[in-house]
Amino acid sequence: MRSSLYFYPTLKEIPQEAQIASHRLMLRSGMLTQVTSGIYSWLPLGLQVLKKIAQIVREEQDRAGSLEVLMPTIQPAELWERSGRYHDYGKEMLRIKDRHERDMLYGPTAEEVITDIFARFIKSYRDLPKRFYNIQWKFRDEIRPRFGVMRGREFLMKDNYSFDLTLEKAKASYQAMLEAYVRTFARMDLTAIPVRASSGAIGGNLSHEFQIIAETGESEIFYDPEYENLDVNTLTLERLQTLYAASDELHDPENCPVPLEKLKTARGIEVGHVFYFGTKYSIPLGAYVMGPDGKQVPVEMGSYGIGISRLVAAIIEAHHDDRGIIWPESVAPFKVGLLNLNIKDAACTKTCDEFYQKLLQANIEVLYDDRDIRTGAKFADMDLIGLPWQIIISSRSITAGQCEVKNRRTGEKIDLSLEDALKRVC
RNA sequence: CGGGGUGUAGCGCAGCCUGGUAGCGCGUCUGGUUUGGGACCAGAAUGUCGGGGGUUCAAAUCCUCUCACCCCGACCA
Repeated sequence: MRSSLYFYPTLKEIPQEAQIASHRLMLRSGMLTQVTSGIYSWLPLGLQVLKKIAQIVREEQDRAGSLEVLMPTIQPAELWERSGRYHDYGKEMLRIKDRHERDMLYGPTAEEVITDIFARFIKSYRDLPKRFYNIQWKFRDEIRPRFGVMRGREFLMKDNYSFDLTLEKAKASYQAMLEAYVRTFARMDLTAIPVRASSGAIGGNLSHEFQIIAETGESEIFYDPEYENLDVNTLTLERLQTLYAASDELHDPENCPVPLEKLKTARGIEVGHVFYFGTKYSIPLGAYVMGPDGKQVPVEMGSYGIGISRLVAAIIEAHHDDRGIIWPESVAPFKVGLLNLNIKDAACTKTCDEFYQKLLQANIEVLYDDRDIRTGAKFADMDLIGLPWQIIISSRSITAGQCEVKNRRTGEKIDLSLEDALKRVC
């Protein structure tokens, strides 16, 4: 993509409304713009990242034996009356009426919809287990939206729902999701700590929150350093339950099994939540199957969320410096930024154009800054939007047949031939 | 929802106390000089001063109602 054709309205000055690094950087890099409190438009650069994150989540959900569906944003109140949550949910639920004065709502989650689907089609234990997920916009009318997409009202969430015949089998589903989550966050260069959680309003008795470590995290967590070396291949639910991790409200220094000198403390951002909640929805919504003994049994359920739009902000919180964002390669909007420093020099521009084509042919996602602006602005913009690699070509460098390759994370700059530069970023 | 604050050019702000019809920096446009880390000079365009009502000869400024946004708290992917 050529910068001259792209759209990323960067800001030199810090927008007044942004309090935390990720919010400031998302606005300054032109990733998104606020429409109204807690609701944002995603601009091309931000959308690119959002899609990359969603794709990683999708791949790991698929790997864990889940099936993608797409459920609606607007749901009928009637379904929620059946589960009892239409009454319980409170003002966080955005309630609306259609033209027939029928009560509708903008879904904050989808247990009711998926359980209803299950109940209508699946009748036998032989069809279990089933795990369905969907990546869809949700709406929770937060009392006070803040920190950009970190706590928006509208947000993109992956939610997965598991259906099993027994508690034991439900635990296997739960474990499969734990593993999927560990893989998912590792692919985004995040350290994620599954903290045992009280299951809150959704109900149930087995629940972990995935907190990712970032200095600017909203809550303090205490954890066993073993968590930093979690190996997905040996991770089991039992092992997880022997490791200590707690949020500050639940941390009890008196009864902490980890000795004080070993215990680690950090700030965490919650990006995922896994719950087992048994038959809370299957009974009221009629999700029963015929068991092997010929009796109807309500299915055992769990649900598993990942805040995808929040992850965009969380990754920035974990990966930035005073110049801007530092994207992990797996979620970067482009892998390489190509800087033409002498746009008016025909030879330099020719070299850049040709090298740009080579990068495209090599299937490398590249943002080619071919704009007629000052070099300082090009460097500043490129550092701000945080692409992992910068390839800098100037009149000076082409006379030596070289370019400069800069690693955004380390700041390391090396002069290489164009061929070597291409290899370097492949 | 309780408490606090802010709405003035695309962005960041001054002007308000003490009323006289709007200004600064950045950005944008034009010309010139510059050209490896957000340049310089000269010129230009851009405002229902959040909205309604009121006081006054006169309102960005005073009074009043209202809307939006931000911050602190309780709530949450």
